[in-house]
Amino acid sequence: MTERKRRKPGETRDKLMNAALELVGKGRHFASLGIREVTRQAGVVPTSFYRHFRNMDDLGLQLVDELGLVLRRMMREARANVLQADRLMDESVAIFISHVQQNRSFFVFMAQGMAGESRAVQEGIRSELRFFASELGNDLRRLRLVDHLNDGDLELTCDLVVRTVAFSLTDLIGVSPEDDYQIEQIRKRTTRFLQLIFVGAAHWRTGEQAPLSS
Amino acid sequence: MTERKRRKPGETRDKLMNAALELVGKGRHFASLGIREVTRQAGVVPTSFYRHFRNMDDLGLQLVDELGLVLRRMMREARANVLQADRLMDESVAIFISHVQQNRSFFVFMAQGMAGESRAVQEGIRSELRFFASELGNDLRRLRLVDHLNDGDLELTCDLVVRTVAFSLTDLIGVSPEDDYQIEQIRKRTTRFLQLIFVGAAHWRTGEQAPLSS
DNA sequence: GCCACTTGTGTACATTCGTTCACATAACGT
DNA sequence: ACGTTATGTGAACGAATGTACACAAGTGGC
Repeated sequence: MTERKRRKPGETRDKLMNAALELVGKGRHFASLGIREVTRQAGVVPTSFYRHFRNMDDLGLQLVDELGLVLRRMMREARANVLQADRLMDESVAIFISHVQQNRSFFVFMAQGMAGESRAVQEGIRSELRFFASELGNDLRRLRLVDHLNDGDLELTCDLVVRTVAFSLTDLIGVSPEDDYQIEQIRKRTTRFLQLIFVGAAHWRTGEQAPLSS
Repeated sequence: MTERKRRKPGETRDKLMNAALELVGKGRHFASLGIREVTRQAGVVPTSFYRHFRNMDDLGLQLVDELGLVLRRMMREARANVLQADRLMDESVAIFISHVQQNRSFFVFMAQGMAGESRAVQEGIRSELRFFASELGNDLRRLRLVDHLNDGDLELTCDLVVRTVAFSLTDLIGVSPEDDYQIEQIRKRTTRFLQLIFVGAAHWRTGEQAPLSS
């Protein structure tokens, strides 16, 4: 075999992964899914599962890989759309929320996996978040927005930003995808969180901070 | 019945809830636990389960209630030990981590439940976090540490603090409870997160923030 | 054209599951 | 003391589960 070998456009492997995502999107937790359940949702006989995955954890790991692609797409779009720095946070949060809406099941899976059953999936997602924070740091450096921060403090700030956005996932998956009002509230709140963090970063000086003294 | 009626010191109800927690602490995800599995772990016959819970979701809800007690104990200890304001964040994070170590399963359950299967459990945990943030706001007001913030901005800050600490749960449950070095790293990092947030709060002015301008 | 291999299917089996029912026993109100 | 209620037990069921094996069908290389 040389390269692509997908014999049919609708591969069973993709059908199974999509089936798992659909179930997760319908409110089920990934850890509670069974092999038979997934194959049933995919319209495939249970035995086919083993042609592509060793067990459900394996499927979860491959879902994490696809999740990585989704996140990279989102990052690319963010970089393309954030032209002027003064709208950086507004735009970024909006793009994030838009992608969550568009790929809801993927992000629900991500939120579940962070405290999930499989240690490997956990580590995979955390690795994606680390990568995201690292790229964010590069971008901020390139835009010359954080010249007063050393590398360690920049990394700290970006990590906190990524965590804050990731946590807002738990808000987003708690409201109906059509509840535009609630989603707008979450968007505004998340943006304000980031503003608060960046105000902190702007006044941050390496070394001991005089705590709580304004 | 008037008040206490526990016929035996080891009630079956507690045995079941503890059994579920033990399984969660052993790495299992709550959403994947079955009734038989829990009763087996508790050393009880499966039928006994229905004497106390209607289903697993019900047990989860009652676990959330107990989790509330754990959190309130932690809050009380924090209030008692944080005497001088200059060590506020250090002490609070240390107390948090100590309680997580002490009640590991409970907090793993909490981390799982945030993106869990049962909407009711999700809402219960979020409600606990809201309460926690609200109490934190009261304390900061009482200590006169945030006089320059209006109520809305104080609430915003406290929410972000609680989220940040809650997110560090996913770090804590990812390392072995005996890995003191890693835990110390998490403690220091979480503390620095909070310092960053409070530096932001100290320089926060209501209304539009000039983003990223130092 | 043929052979090796990947992929999908059907059947099958032992386990486990959730849930029900009838029955025992201990606790409490009165 | 007695009856009512709460709590625990055992056996049993139908259904669902994970996994194995044998077989069909399509594919690529030669």
